[in-house]
Amino acid sequence: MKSSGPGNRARQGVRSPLSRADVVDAAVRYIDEHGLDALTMRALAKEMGVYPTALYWHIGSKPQLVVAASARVLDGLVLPAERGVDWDVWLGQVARLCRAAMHRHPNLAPIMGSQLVVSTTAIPFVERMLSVLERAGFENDELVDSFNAVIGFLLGWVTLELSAPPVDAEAGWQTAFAAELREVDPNTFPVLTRNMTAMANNAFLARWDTGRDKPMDRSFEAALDVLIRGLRSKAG
Amino acid sequence: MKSSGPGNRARQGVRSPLSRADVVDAAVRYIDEHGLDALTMRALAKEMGVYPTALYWHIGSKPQLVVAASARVLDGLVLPAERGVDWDVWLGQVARLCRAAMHRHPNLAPIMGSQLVVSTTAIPFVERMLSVLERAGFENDELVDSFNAVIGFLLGWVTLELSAPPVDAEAGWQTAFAAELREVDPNTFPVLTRNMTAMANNAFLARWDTGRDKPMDRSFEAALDVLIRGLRSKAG
DNA sequence: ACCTGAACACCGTTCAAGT
DNA sequence: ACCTGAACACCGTTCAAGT
Repeated sequence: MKSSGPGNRARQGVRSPLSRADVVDAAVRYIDEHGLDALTMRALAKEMGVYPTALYWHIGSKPQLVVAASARVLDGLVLPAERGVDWDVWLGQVARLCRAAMHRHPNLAPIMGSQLVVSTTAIPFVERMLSVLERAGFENDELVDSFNAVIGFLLGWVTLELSAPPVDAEAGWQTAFAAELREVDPNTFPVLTRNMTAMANNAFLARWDTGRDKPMDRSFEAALDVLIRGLRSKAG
Repeated sequence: MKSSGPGNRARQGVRSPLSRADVVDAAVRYIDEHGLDALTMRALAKEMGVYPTALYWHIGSKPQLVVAASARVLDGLVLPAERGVDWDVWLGQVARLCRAAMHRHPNLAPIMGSQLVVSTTAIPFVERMLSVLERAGFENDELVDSFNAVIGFLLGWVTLELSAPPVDAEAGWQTAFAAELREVDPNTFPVLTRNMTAMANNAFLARWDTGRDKPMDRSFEAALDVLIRGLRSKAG
């Protein structure tokens, strides 16, 4: 499954020219497999059987390659039909689809959550979402605000879920943190102490496993329910 | 205000030893001023009037330094008193405080949103938040879920708000993107077209200015309202 | 304990040159 | 148009040596 030496390209008789899409695709695969920090122009070039500097002709720079790769995550997302389905149901389905797509590329989530994406490929998605929110009863500024509430919640929450420890965290810090949590003073932190088994490794700021390894399914469904209830209350 | 040559330390007669906190503080200031990408062990060392390798004795590695710096953002946040104030009011106040703190360090927001923070300094914050949510009527798993809904919304939404374009984006891409938006087909994208003036540069996926330069105050208040309404509906 | 100074193994990117 | 190959100006980090 892995390429070596001159790379996959050399295997084919004709060495068809690289395209921009080829490079971005390869970058997505490389990041999925080795992580964002491991992505190097030189490493990616080797993987593609090409000189590092050849990539620049297609993608301009490494930051531009990374945002192009992150834009791929929500690309090709096929949204469910709207006809005959209530707006809140549709919203829930789309939210789960987006989250699933992000979970498929967890190493790209930090980019999606922190880089201002500027791609017109998202426009069909925006249109669908707007039309559904309009159907829910929002218009003008309130339409914009509810749109931002949905997108901000969706991308933001899942980005946080998928956040990972720093690359070089020393071995065993998880057990150390777990121990620190367990020894918290019950007098100064009574509520936390009382709910420690429910909280430990299940709540933001009190967990040590990533959402990659330990998906927060139940909490996501609950947060989604909060969002939809809030929208319903505001629209009604 | 800026140091040069041997740095600030040399000015004092005694060259008191560096502390870990000194390095982290300097890193926060450096990132605030020059951006996350500009942070370099070598540059920071020069700023502090010290050899690059001296920093390693205190902070271990650059990733560890960066997460330590990001943890500083919500440190020293003084939460309002709970006594005599309704849970939803308190939640709103805290949310605005957190957002304000993140806006004070926008270059650190991407780290807060995407790095799994593992610091016990957040525990007092967790306790306060839990006790307020308990007062709102949540317990056990539902307490954990509502906590995650709040934190995920708060950190996630603001991280997305503060997201910035890639460092090397070519000049004038904003106007290009604005033009692309304006020329969208009204037949295939009727809702977007109808709401274009309200959406353009105001909605996620359809803006070109960062929340740094163009804070999304109104949308944040609306999203916060959605969150609180949703929690109220679920708790009641 | 804390810092210097040299050294290692990398980076991203530019640019002239090839085809 | 697309890629090679060399070269430049950096990086983070290790480690022996100093005090």
